[in-house]
Amino acid sequence: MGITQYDTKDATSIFAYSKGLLHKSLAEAVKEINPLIDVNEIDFKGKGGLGQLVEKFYYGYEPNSSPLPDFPEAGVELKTTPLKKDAKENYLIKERLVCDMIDFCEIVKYSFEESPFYKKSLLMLIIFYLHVKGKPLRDLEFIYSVLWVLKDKDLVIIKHDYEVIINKIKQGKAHELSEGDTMYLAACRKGQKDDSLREQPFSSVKAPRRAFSLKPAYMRTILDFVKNSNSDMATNTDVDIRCLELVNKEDLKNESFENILTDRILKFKNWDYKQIARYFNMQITSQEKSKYARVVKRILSDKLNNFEDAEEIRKAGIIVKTIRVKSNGHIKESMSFENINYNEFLEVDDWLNSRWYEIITSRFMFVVFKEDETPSSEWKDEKRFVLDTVLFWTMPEKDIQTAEQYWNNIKENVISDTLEDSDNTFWTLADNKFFHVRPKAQNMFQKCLSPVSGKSVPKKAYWFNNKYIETIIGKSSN
DNA sequence: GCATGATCATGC
DNA sequence: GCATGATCATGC
Repeated sequence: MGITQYDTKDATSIFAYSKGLLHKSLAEAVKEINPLIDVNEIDFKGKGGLGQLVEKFYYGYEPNSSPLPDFPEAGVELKTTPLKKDAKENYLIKERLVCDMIDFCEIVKYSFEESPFYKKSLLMLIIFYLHVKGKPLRDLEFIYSVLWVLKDKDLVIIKHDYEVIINKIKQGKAHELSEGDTMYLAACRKGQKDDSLREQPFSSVKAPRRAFSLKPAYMRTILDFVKNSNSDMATNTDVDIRCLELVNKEDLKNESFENILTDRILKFKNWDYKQIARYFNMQITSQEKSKYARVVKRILSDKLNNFEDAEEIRKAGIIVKTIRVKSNGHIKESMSFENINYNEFLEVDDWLNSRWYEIITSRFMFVVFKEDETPSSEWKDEKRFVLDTVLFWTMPEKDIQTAEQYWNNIKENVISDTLEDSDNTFWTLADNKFFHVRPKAQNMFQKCLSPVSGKSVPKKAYWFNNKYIETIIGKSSN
């Protein structure tokens, strides 16, 4: 049995009351409070999410859409958010956390601290539940709850993100907003593409509807926190996961995260990888394929063995890639990303919740090395590239439409079970459409399983075409 | 020359 | 044992 009452003025009490939901469905939890209730009543005739059902039937108040938090006296906003399970039964974040709709014309009038987003989202009671396709909301199981405060350094970064978004609207570019513009807080798309166009204040171009959201990567760190803490009292007011940071809070108040990292990299401008490795006493051989990535990650942090563990990289989901440009200006190799998880295509309900969408709307940090043909005895036959530029990038909205077609093509092949080399209609490099699908494994004997037939099929990955990367680099140097 | 399939060294 | 961040090695 959970606690049967709570104090609407006290965040801790509201949080403690949420524990009565865990490992039960809403129907079960409500039945405990009120055995007489007909659980079929726990439903909405029209639209409305699980969060509103919890508010109405478990906490016992009528949901509102006011700019104040759900529990105004305690300053607590109640959020429910879905999890999914992987093949090993681990809980994973299913989607970003949508916090507050953006009204382009109104939002430009508010500073960060005055904004409805800030007032609502500073202190959130986040309740995680397991999503099951087709199951009624009232029957879904609650897994974890956490009282999450946006504080300290996260708040510095989120405030900067907010200002990036507002400034883009002020420049009349609301229609060009992208989740990849920012680090933790993102302007995510909301609603269907065609019927959701909205006015913006400084341009006559109508823009797709967007909402402030916390990125899936950021949510993943909240989930990790909850999993690793005492589940009876998970709140981040006292503990934090800030042991492995790239940049400290004080520096971020004076300079943006991206500028700080760029400065760090450009100290090594015109250095080759051997020089950088020697400077840091790293053992790197020329046959190691990830040697450029390793020296770059070493420059960014001298404390971390595993760069991907860095706090800001995890929370923002930043993708760091190195690029080598030949002396003729061309890029020889295409760029690979992770292996395609074919199972996802049968489960995902919305392309906006797909892994590929998350990848392409990530913030990218490209570190470019250019070929230097100055003769050198140390290099002999090995081509020498020197560190040249740093570029933060995200995919422009017009290319995202192509990325969606690419994703749909992969989906069609998964559903029709044409994943063998001889059968598939995957995009190839020769199609010249920005992206292609290509093998990626330790060797050809490493296979994965078709989710449709269970057959062994080759492991493939998402790839950017080398020519597409040339257009990215080309635009930045103009 | 370059598209495509195949693979490498590392680290956890 | 496998993901990662890539490049290598064919063959047309």
